[in-house]
Amino acid sequence: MPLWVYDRLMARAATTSDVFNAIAEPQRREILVLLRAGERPVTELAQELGMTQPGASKHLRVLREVGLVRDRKAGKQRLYGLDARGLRPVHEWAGGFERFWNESFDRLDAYVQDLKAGKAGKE
Amino acid sequence: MPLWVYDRLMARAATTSDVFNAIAEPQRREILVLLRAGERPVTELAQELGMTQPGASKHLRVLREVGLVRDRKAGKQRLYGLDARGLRPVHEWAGGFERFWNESFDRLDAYVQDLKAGKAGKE
DNA sequence: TTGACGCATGCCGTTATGGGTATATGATCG
DNA sequence: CGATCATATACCCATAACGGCATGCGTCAA
Repeated sequence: MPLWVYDRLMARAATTSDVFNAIAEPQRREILVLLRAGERPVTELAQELGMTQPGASKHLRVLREVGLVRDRKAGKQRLYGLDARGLRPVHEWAGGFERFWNESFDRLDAYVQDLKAGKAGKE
Repeated sequence: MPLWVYDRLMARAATTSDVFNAIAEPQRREILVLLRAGERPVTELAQELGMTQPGASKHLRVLREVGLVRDRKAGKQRLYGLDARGLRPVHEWAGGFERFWNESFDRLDAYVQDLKAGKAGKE
């Protein structure tokens, strides 16, 4: 749909195009958490999250389009289930920074040395 | 700044208020990756990412406001360095789904059983 | 078939976002 | 001080994002 045929202006990449963008929304993250407990129909999710049914549907659509959830028709309702495989890249990407938040750098740069020397490791 | 005192309309939480939102932007993720190699001045980052200096500055601002980078004055320039601690929650959040993408559920719901039975584990 | 239910979509309104260009601010140097 | 480099900001523009409401559509029950 968004063909990125802009002249010079562009806003943001569509949230439906990237898992990182999809999970940028707190409520969508909430949905994913809820779905860890199992499938759920839309209305139930909407209730649990305190949002309207259309609201839930829209978020679910985004999650579906990036592949984080799957839907299955179950009679009158539609059950949404988790497909967390798409979260693995996120986990790995963030994991790539692990040594940095542990502050055990194998390569200290001036910035860090500054911290240790000046502030005695504090903060 | 955003006090969320809307009447009935609201868009999305400001990107500067949430790490998940801050890293939703591909170029900002790129910046973080680059900074793993050490501090860098703005212009250098801009070059490496193929964006304008103001562009880089804006992204750095966002990253700074969510605490993912620190800046340090170095004479004429301003060196930006990584502070990856804020990425830990992201890593942990995504990690909370690990057993799901491994598909070794301790609690199979109808959805999953459906998959295994119907599609013989395929897909 | 007619309702009622469950969900998706469409439309509207407001804000956030991201990029560009021009410009203000800061610091350094001659 | 004046010129210059390094950044940050201020606008402006176009568009994506979110929420609310109304509505369309498929399904199931009476």
